[in-house]
Amino acid sequence: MSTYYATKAEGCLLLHQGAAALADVEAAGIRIDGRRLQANIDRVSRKISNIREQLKQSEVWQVWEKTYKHKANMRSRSQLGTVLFKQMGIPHPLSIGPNDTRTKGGRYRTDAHTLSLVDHPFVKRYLSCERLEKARATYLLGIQQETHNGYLHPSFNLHLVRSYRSSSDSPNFQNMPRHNPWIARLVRSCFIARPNHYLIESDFSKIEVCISACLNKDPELLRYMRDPTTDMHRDIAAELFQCEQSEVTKQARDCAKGNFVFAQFYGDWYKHCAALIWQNIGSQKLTLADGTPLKKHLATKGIRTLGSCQSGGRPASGTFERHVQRVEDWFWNERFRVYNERREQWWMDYQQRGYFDLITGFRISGLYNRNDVINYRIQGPAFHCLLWALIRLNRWLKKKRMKTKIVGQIHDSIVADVAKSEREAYLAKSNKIMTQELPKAWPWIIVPLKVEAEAAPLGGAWIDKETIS
DNA sequence: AAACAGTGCGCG
DNA sequence: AAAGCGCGCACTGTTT
Repeated sequence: MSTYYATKAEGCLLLHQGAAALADVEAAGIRIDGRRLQANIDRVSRKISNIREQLKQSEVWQVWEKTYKHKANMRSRSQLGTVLFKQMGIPHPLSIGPNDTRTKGGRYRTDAHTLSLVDHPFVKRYLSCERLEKARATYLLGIQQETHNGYLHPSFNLHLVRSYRSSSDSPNFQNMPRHNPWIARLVRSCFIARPNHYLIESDFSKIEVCISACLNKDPELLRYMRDPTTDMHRDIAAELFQCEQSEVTKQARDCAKGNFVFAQFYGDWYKHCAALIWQNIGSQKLTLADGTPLKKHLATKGIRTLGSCQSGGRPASGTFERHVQRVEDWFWNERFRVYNERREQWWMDYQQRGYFDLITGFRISGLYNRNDVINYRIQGPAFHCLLWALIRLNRWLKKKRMKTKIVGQIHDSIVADVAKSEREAYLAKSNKIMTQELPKAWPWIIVPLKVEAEAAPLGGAWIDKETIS
């Protein structure tokens, strides 16, 4: 029986030094363009009113008001579901197949993914309006509320997350819009550098996969992480779509990456993956490199339908579901066999002991399911790499009495407000700490680490950052 | 009025 | 046997 400990000395030290460094980050704050922020709030507010007016012309709104009278509220998803799928009798898009058309509370499911499958002009407009509402309320107004004297000081916490990652609040700096270009610009154009400074974001590339490979020591995963000419996602896409690697388009690769590789790594299973990918092939009209539609191509391989994807049911032959089941089997029992053995071992060990340890010096005890046990062991240490680097970088900036300040952190990236004259020194030092000093300090890191740095123009906004070659 | 549960959505 | 991990925040609708 080993001695009980909550956290090893290394873990303790990391959190103490991390908290101190993040306190500096919070105190520094990130500069906000207040006029731009107000202009964007006005702009998006006008846009929302316009769309609302249009929505109120629709027959859907007539039914809505008739149903709910003075309580009719366009922001209510629960009302929307009842109006569309009950009052108007529009078939719920998930009613085909085994999917849950209702949430656990018994309401109609009305999230964006579900509604995007409803072919009705009102619904399309409604969704675009809700996206704007989200941008306005959570982000623009949230930022405005927390901005003081032109600076925003988000909190960064090390004591709230079960996997020993960090979180951020007031406002949450770690979920500012990025994927939707229009919304991203609306919000990120308000974050600006100090005068004569650059906003620079340094990102650990593929850090979770790298850490995963270091911990499970799967030879194939290690090979992918060590050889930059290989591409795991492309290879898996070729299996999923039954084609040559050279026929995989970027879109098809990204589909495999998001809906299969990462999903599988996080503990998803083939029935769900098959449904996600099949829907993606259709909605994105995925093709082979020569333009052949993927569904047409798969048909030549004898795969013409998705299959029922019923949990408990055996997939029928000739279905995509059956095919993905085979790929899943190949993925875990051939390609990443060692990884698979290791995660089973992690799960068994936890069940016997009632706790599991992170390699960075933390013991996690309590009730966890299989996926938690596997994922936390990777998620936590991946963030600790970033935290370790942030501590060193901050220390260096202070010791050298530099004007540059770290102003934020997003799990695997550091955002800094870099003085013009310190740009080159900052880039060199951050790169050195992240890719050289860290693996030296933590010898269990046995794959090369890579940083991707992006910089915004001098005095410019976060949204305009561009990759530094 | 405040607290709570439920739902949905933004990010890694 | 179960069936994707981690957060924070806004809003609706109900309960206290």
